[in-house]
Amino acid sequence: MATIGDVARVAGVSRSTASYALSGKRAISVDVRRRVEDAVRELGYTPNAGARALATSQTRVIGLLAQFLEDEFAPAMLQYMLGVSNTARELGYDILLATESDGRNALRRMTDSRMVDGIVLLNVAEHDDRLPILRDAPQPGALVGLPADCTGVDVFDLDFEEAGRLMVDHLHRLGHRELALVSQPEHVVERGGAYVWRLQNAALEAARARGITLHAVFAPSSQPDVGRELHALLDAHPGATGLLINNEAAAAALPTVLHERGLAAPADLSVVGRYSDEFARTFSLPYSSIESAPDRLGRMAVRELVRRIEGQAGPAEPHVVRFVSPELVDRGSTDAPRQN
Amino acid sequence: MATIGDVARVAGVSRSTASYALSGKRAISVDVRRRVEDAVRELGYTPNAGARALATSQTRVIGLLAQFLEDEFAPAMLQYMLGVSNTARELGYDILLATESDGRNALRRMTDSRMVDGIVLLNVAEHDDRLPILRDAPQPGALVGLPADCTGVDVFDLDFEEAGRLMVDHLHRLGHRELALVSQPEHVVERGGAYVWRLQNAALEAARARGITLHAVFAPSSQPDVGRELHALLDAHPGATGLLINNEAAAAALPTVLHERGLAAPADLSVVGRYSDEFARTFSLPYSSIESAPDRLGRMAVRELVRRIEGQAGPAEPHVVRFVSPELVDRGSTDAPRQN
DNA sequence: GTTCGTCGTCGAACCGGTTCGACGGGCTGA
DNA sequence: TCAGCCCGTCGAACCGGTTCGACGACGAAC
Repeated sequence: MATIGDVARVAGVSRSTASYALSGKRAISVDVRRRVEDAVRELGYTPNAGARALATSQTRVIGLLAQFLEDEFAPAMLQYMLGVSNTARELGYDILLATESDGRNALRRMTDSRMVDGIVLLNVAEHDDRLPILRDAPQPGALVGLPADCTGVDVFDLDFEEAGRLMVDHLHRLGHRELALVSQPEHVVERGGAYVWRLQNAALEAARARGITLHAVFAPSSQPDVGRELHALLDAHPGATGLLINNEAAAAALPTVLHERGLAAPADLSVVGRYSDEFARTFSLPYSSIESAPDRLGRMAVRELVRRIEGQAGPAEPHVVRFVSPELVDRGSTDAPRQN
Repeated sequence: MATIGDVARVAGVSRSTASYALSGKRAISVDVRRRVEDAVRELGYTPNAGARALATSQTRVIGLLAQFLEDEFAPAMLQYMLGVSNTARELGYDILLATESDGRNALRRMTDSRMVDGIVLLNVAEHDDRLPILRDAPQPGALVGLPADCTGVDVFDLDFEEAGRLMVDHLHRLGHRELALVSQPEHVVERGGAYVWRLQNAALEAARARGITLHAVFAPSSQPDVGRELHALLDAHPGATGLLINNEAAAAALPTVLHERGLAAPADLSVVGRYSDEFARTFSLPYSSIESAPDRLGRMAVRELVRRIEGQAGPAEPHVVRFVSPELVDRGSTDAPRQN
C-alpha cells in the first residue's frame, strides 16, 4: 500500500511538501502540485485513516448508539438510523454503529479510545444511564429523544406534548366526546421512555380542558399480544368513537383487529396514529397520523453535531434543545362520530 | 487524556515495559505488572485506537455494507445487519456502517484508508459491482448472498433452490395441483437478485417433475401496489389452491388481501412464505414459512471473516461457499386443498 | 545595490502506540 | 568458579500521517 512517502518520492519532493500539496494548507507551485497529484493517481494513494487520526486527532467518524431492546419495535428504529447515517455521509463522516444492549460500554469504548469525533444517541430515556458518560467524554454528543437533564448535549425530539394536544383537538373538533389512547407498554415508560408520558399527559389535559373523556391504556409492543389488548380496549369502552395510537406495534396490528370486529375507519371509528410516513407505507396503514419524522430528527442531530465537531459552533456556544412540531398527515381515517 | 507514557511514568517504568505488561507478550514481574495496572486504573487509561491501528495495522473494526434500495423492504434488511453487528461485538469487533447507495465508493473508502480489518457485504447481486473492488482489497470479505463468481471471498446464503423445491413438495404432498408463486419485483431480478431466479426455477422444475401447475409472477415490493397485484393474481388463477410467497412485502400485504376477498388460510387457500421468524412476528404473519435465517447468516459470515482476519484460517485456506438448508416453520396455514 | 518580504520547499518533531535488539543480574550446571 | 541461559527491563525505531520553524531564491521597494 502506498504511503505519502512513496508519493513524495515519485513526485520528487519531500513528504511535507506532498502533504501540503494535497491539503492546500500552504502555497505550492503549480508544477509540484501537478506532479504530486500525478503520483497519487499513479500509486492509487489513499491516506491511512489511523495515521491521520493520530496526527490530527480527528477521525471523521461519528458513533451511533442504537439499542434494540426486547420490547421495542425495530422497524421504527431503523429509520432514525438511516437518517443519521445518510446525513453523516453527506457531510463526509462515516458511522461506527453499536447495537449492543449495553450502551454504556459501547459509548465508553468509542469515546475513550477516540474512535469517533462525536456521538449520536438514539432512543434516549428520561434518566439515560449513557448520559453521564457522554457528558464526561471529550467528544460532543447529540441526542434524539428528550432526557430530564439536557446539559452538555444537543437535543432533538418531536414535540410530544403538542402531538397529544393535536390528536385530541382534531377529534374534538370533529365532534368526538369519548376517546381512547393506546400508549407504548408500561415498562417502556418505567425504563424512562418519557415521550409516552409527555404525549399522554398533554392529551389528558387537553381532553379535560375540552370536557371530553379520554381512556388511556398501555399496550404491548409485540405481536400478537397487542392485538388482544386492542380487542380488550374496544370491548371495555364501547362508547369510544375515536382511537389515538402512540404505539407502532398497535398501529401495525389495528387493521386486522378492526377487520375482525367488522369495523371500518372512519365510518365506525376515527383513528389517529403517531408514526412516520415511511412506517405507514411499510405497514400499509391507512390511518391519519402525526408524522414522527425520524429521518428529519436524525438529520438535525447530525447537522448540529458536525457543526460542533468542526468548531463552527463557537467554543462555548450554548447547547440546543429543539422540538419538531407535529404535523397531522390526513389519510382520511377520521370523521364526525357516527350518530346512534 | 492519558497515554501509555503517562501510565509508564506513574508506574515508574519505561513505555515499552508498560506496553508489555498490558499485552502480556513478554514476561513481566508481578510487582511491575501490578504497578502498571494500578496506574491504568488511576489514570483511566484507554489505548488510542488510531495509534494502535497505525502500529499494528489492525483496527478491530469490520465494515458492513448495507444498501437500502428504493425497491427493497427495509425491515427485512435490518435483521441481517443486527446479526452481523451483534456477532461482531461478541468477537471483539466494532462495525463501520455504510448505507449509501453507492456501495463501491463506500467500500473503496473503507478498505483503501484501512479503516477496517474486513468487510461484510449484504444483499449481494449476481454480478455485484462491489465484488471486483473487494477482491482487490487487502482485507478479507464475507458475503451474504450468492454471486456468480465466488473467488476470493467467503459466501453464505440460504439454499434458495432447495427452498423452492421444499415449498412445492410440501403443497404437492398435501394434494395441491395448481400453485402460484409470488416473487420479488422484476427489476430486483434485473439488478442481479439471483436468489429470485434460483427459487423460482427450482420451484418450476419441481412442479414439472411432479406434473403440477405453477404460475410464477413478479410483484412490487412496495405497499400498496403489491396488494393490488395479489388481487390480480388471485383473479387470474381462480383454480390455484396454494400460494408461495418469495417477497416480503407481498407477505406483509397478504392478510389484508385475503380478508378483502373473504378467504381464509388454510381453509380456502394454503400459503407458504419465505421470510424470517422475526419478520413473521413483526408483521403478525400467520403463514407457514421457510426460515430465511438472516441472523444466522450474518453470524456465519462474521465468524468466518474473523477467523480469516485473525489468521486462524491458514494463509491460503480455500474460500468457503456455504448454504443454509431451508426449514419449514409450520404455522398451520397449509392443508389439503378444498374439494369442490 | 541593499534590504525586506513573500513564496515554495525541506527537515525535524510529534501524535501514541508496538516491537526488536540489547543488556544487566541472578541462577544453573559443569 | 565461570560459562551460559533465562528473566525482566529499557532505549530506539517504526507505523504514516501533519505541522512548525527555518531557509534559499526571487522580486519589489527604496
